[in-house]
Amino acid sequence: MLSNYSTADKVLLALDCIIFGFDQHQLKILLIKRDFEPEKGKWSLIGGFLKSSETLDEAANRILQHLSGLDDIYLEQLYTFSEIDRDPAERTLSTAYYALINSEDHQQLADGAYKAQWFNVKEAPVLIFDHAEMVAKAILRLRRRAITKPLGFELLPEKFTMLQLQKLYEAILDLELDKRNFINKVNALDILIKLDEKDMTSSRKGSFLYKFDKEKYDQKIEEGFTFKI
Amino acid sequence: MLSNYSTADKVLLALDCIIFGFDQHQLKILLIKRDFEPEKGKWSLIGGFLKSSETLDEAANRILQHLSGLDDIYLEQLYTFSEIDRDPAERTLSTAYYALINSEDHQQLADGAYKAQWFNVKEAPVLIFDHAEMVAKAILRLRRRAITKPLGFELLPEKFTMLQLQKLYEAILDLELDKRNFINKVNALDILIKLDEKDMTSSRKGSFLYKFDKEKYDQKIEEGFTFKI
DNA sequence: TAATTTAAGTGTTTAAATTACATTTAACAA
DNA sequence: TTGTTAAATGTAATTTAAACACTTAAATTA
Repeated sequence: MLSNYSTADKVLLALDCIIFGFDQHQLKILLIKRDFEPEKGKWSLIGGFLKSSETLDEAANRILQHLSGLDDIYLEQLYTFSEIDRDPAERTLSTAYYALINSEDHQQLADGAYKAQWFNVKEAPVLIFDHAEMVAKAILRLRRRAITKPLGFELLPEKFTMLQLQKLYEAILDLELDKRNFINKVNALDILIKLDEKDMTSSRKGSFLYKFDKEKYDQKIEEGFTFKI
Repeated sequence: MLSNYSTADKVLLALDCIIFGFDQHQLKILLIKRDFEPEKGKWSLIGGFLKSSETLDEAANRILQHLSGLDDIYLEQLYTFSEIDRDPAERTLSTAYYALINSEDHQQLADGAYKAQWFNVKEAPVLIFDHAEMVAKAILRLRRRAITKPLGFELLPEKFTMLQLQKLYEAILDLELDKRNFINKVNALDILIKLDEKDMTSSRKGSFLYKFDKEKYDQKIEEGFTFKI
């Protein structure tokens, strides 16, 4: 290691967010039309530059907050992209984060500071720079995480039906699941609260609503429980 | 996103490497005594600053190359650390990489450009800055990766015995494995070449040496094979 | 050269987890 | 009251993982 801090190069560090949402059947990402050069008018992830007074986590939260007014969003650092010419305007690195947005907050986001639009992950438009690579990596990461952490719940409203939960996992994992096996598995985890309420919009019989029991989950984790779906 | 590149802050970006090795029974990491301020004389990961003319992968390779003369080392980006005061000298971010070093190259490394020393991961000394956190994260990542990618082989000499392979996995996963079950599992993967040669140093009978069959592995991956140990 | 020593090499049985699969029930509508 | 629709439910079969102990090869020594 060279000992000299003062001779080391400084670089521009951007931060881009892959914002996931879920809308009944499909996993979505939120994109904006870039409103400045280069690549003005093209679809892009939501992003910004890191300030030297903040951490990356803080920058990610700031950017999401500015976009949406939303606090307390699930965020996870993904990877730092550093190809020399990834941004044609100037040498810029970018640390990608992914965020999981509760369906109830979708509208708030699309109406926020940017003309943002939700796209099915499978039907996303061409993106600027290396943003497509970021999205691909985020999907893989989400897929892996969702199996061993109850991340999914971040993407659902507070109250949800079993079928919604199943459809969500099917969308994340991009496969079909057997209804009975799925319910048996979820029930075996014993981290849901079954409410007395029913969602009557989908059928005559109505389907029971559930809530994620965070306290119970956290306690189980303490006791060495390993979530696995 | 603010449209103005020119008003954005630039930052110092360091790169630190968690270098893993394996020595018969224990998973090791390579550390150096830092030879400049701050924290001069304390144990540290091997690192350096990113140059604006190179990618992070290139910087990681350069730093390892300078340290060891070794090329073609397994490297993977881990995480970018950005706590404000992580380096007391100056606001510095650091992207951590981890590397897997073949036992045959161990000596070359310790004799290289630095007074480097191998430590059992369980008996590592106090490290500067947030390096302990980096190491902890690297171990978790390695553990997860080793289960679904044949990374382990990067840590072994070209020819190895089944027992060495088992001990390696035991060291990475930090648990004991059953000899017969392990061998059955590895044989079922069908990605090793059994040589006619024996290692006679460990017993009278001698134990057969094996090589990892990269071609076969790559071909199986193409065909949708999923490695799982 | 026969007997001893030492680690290597080898299969089977049991338990657990996963997968496949079809009928009944609740609520409303006709 | 009957029909319709999606919700709710359990078991058997298969696959995978875990537990477990004796035989063999080669060098050493008596």
